[in-house]
Amino acid sequence: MSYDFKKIEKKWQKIWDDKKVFQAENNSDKPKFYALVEFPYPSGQGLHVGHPRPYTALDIVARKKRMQGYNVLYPMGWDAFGLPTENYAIKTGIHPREVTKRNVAHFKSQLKALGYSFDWSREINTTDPEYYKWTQWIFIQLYKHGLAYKKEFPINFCTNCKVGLANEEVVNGVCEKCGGEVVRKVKNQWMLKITDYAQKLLDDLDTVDYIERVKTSQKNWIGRSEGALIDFPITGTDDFITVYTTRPDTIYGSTYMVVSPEHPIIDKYEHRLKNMDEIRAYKQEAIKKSDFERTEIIKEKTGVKLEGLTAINPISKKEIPVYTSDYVLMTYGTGAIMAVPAHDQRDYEFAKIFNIPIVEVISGGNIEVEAYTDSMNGVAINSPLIEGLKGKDAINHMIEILEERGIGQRKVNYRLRDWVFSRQRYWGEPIPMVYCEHCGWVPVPEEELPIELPDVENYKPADDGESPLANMPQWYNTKCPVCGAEAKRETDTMPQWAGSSWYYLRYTDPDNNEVLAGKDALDYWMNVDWYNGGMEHTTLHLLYSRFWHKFLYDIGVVNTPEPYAKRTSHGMILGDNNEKMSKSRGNVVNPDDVVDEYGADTLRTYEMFIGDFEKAAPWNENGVKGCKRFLDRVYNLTELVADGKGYTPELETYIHQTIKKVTDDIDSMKFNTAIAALMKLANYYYEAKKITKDDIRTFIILLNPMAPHVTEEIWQMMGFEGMLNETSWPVYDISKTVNDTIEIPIQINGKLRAKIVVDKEADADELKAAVFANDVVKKLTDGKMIAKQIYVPGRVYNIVVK
RNA sequence: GCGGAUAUGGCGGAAUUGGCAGACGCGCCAGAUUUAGGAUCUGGUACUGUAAAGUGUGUAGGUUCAAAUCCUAUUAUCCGCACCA
Repeated sequence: MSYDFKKIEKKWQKIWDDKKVFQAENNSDKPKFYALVEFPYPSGQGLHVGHPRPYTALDIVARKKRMQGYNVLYPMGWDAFGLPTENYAIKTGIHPREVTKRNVAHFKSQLKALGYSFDWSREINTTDPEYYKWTQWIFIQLYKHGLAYKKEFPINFCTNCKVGLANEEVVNGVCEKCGGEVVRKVKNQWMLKITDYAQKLLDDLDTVDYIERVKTSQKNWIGRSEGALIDFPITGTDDFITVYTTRPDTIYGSTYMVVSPEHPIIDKYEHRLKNMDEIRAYKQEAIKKSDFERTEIIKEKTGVKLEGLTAINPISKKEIPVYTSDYVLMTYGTGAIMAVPAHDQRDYEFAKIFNIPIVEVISGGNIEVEAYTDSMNGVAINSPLIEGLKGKDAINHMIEILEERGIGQRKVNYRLRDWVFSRQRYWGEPIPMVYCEHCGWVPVPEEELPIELPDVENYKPADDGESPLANMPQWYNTKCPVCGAEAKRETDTMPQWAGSSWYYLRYTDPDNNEVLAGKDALDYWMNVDWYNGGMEHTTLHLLYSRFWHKFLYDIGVVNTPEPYAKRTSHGMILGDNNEKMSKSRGNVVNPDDVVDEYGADTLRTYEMFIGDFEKAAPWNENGVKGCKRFLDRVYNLTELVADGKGYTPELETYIHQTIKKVTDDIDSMKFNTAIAALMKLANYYYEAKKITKDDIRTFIILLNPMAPHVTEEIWQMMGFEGMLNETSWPVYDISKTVNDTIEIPIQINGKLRAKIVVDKEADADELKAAVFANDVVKKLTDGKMIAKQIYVPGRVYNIVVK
């Protein structure tokens, strides 16, 4: 018989709501537990079948923790600023605020239908002025501490969205959001100095419990490298070109230099350059290309020699030519390199094309064929000052020499660049700054926050790429907060990353009007104990929010140096054809349909049972049916309930094992095997054709975090006291997880040949006797020499015969 | 190119971390029930073989009493970064 999930699920959702059973207390004697999932962007499409996977996972954790006596905060909100809403507004003329309101209402009803134990009294929305007031406040603090600045910056500009993009938002040379062509354009942009925090962001990864691949991607993004700055004198001047290198030990092999096409040295020595036309043409060509195009053409190196300009290798004292080439980027290091063709593959290719001498200075490779780039094993040759030294010794020794002679210094570099924080868009937080002719950039006084978004006629950015706000003099004209003169507001808005960089703080105290969150609330709740989110956010969102948190820590707003104690990541749910779900592939599953046909408990259970939580897994309708069948079987267990205790010792062991298994598996995110263990136990009861009242009680508590509605219903049917979600999580007795007898497999020469059952207390002699009493063992060892016997207690008995 | 991950039945996936490979679910086969379909229940199901037995965790070697698990080489797929000096 199938249970009536439609009735049951609605019923319990209402009871939980009415009784506010999942509200977290800001004052409690219980230990706290803060579980967090990434809040969704409320898109017009509604909930995707991928959303419930992480939400259910941490809902399971949260529900179990509550039953284990924790005061649990499991909040939800809306990351609602963003382009799709704005684009929709452009298309339809409906105000983004209105669109957001509708989408949020839709999302919320969908989430409620899944029975999550969110504390809805703490719901937040990044587009709410009471919320973004504090986003703006943080920006002002950043500005006051010198971490926000405006700068002419060549940015990636999407020709379709007409908006500047962060490097991170350009994917494969096109706009991540719309796929439009991206070109480089110089604009005056607000920047955040995340690079000041590069080392801290790197170091403190050692203090947090993030899954390894997340840590790795954070490290790669920060991209620390150690090396040296070296000055190469320009022939016939007192001037020099400074390069950055990680391999100062190869300096004797530097037979030419390359500067980026944007390097200022070109304009500076324009008068000396004999082929300026050629250089200028090359430069034009390079600047026009986006970063992607420049880096995509890996096939052949191009470049132009700076005729009339040479440099002196400061160690070998040789005069060397200088080239410009787009394989050197202005945005990394100094925008100039000392090229060592023998030991860098890019330089090698370039040197081959331009017929530049290749001088081997590290032995061990074959430079006739390719550059030898191993920095650890080769020995320095043709390098009088460091001859014979190896690896780090050679590098350090050379840096010491450079420093002694005043021509270079040790230097750490990071790939991380400052965060382009401006967007020329409407649907974002206005940047709370005012420009005054006399005072320059001045932050809005804090008591005037929030600076609210005005209503505009048209959401479309101007063709010159300025924000729609730039068409609103009545909004941007204001008085300078310092001198009172006529002044203009900043019309750029913040990127979508802003609101999500601190939202987890607001949940601790969502209604506070005085501060972004009260000190007591922060002291009590921080850090987030467990944060789960998608792999796509493990570099940017995570890095940005750690940066903001560290800044807030430094100015005394929060009391912990890191926001998230633990970070995990879930795999994607793919279509049934094993491809990413998308409309164009026609493999999209709508969670509403699943809830409607099978119920929320089934959807939750299925998404947890689908496979390894961290890996992608394809949707399978039959798998959903299997989970529905399981829940029906659980419901129908009520018909097998018999009175009395009547545990067999075997069954008692089984139950304790299952409690242990489910408890441990939830903590380690192995939800699939936790459910498998419960399925197995249910099968066992069906085989026995009976279940005691105590057993069914334990069973439904264990299943409750995954399938909260049907278990709550069974609880009530069975007449157990109170509500299931308010009862205690079962505790296992470790001594009862072991059977009285154990089965030992016997291997002969490593092959399984027999199994024997012995008492768990049996000593070595008893065991040995039992092993050799076995017929198969007798047969196979009779008349043979026993060379060795290995007994792994409780595991295996292996006999080696000859 | 660099970095990371993965590879196990027809499918999704288990395997106490070196100790019985294939738990659990799907699918499939057979039986029961049903007017039939569906649903449900019971049993079976890695491969070869009637069987005895043998083979088997991408491929090839190795270490070990014992390898999906460790080592070496190699292939494929996916993801991230991508001329980072």
